[in-house]
Amino acid sequence: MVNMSLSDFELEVMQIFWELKEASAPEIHKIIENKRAVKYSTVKTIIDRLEKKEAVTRSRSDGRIIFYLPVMEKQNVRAPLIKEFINRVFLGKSRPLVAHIIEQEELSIKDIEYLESVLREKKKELR
Amino acid sequence: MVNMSLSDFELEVMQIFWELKEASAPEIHKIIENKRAVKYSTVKTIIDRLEKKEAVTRSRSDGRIIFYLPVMEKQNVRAPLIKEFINRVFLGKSRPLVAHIIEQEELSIKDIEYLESVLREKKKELR
DNA sequence: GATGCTAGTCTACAATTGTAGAGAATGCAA
DNA sequence: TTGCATTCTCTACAATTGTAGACTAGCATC
Repeated sequence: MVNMSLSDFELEVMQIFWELKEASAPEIHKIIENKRAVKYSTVKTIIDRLEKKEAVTRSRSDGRIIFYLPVMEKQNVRAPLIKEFINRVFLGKSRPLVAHIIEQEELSIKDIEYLESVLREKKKELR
Repeated sequence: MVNMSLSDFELEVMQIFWELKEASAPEIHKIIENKRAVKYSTVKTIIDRLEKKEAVTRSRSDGRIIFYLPVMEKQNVRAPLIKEFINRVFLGKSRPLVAHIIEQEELSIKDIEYLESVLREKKKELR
């Protein structure tokens, strides 16, 4: 069950788990409700599915409240998503994606200088 | 119907249309079949859905064969997909995505030098 | 102890998506 | 011209996903 893909909503909830480390369904619900209307049971269903997929696990209880911990790691989830995205949207070519982001997305001078240094490192590595 | 999202398969077919400009269902089917087993009717269903979404339009017929042209443009489809992806997977921050790609994905020296120049341009623009 | 709120469990359901079959129609080979 | 293969049209269906209700069960408070 480790190599399971996550839906949009499941990923959204995982992002919160990665941030908080340990969390309960009511906590997650309150956080998401700040952004948009969603019922508790909807959020709990998503957490149940994450549990079935072994993306999170129950860590402890406090009264009735169940706490969960993320099991799937951010990097292990992100990496294949990036790969798929590049394949799907850019036919496997990462260069035009990177170029698009640099040109179109919000980047500060600091971001740019950081990315320049990443490129320099990569170039070094390639020889 | 212009602001319609495309499924994975629909996007895969659009990529072929963007490449070929004009194409028929049998042509598209043959191309995809080279990669994996898929029935003609499956491909035709996807093209029908693209037509309903006004992503492609009928351009002409040759006997029974209908030819289509892409209507949605590559850039107009890609841009929101990138935005969504960054939001969904990187909480809206593009810098870690770009860094990941540079570090983990295949890039040639030429790619790197090109991206360095894109960064230089962006930097100029920012002052 | 009774009561009400809160959290958990279970079930459901419609939209989207990938998949394809049945049957109709049409053009080409023999 | 007649049948065969190809293409089109229409319908269907299961899996996934977002969504949530119904019901149950603890806990805190009176």
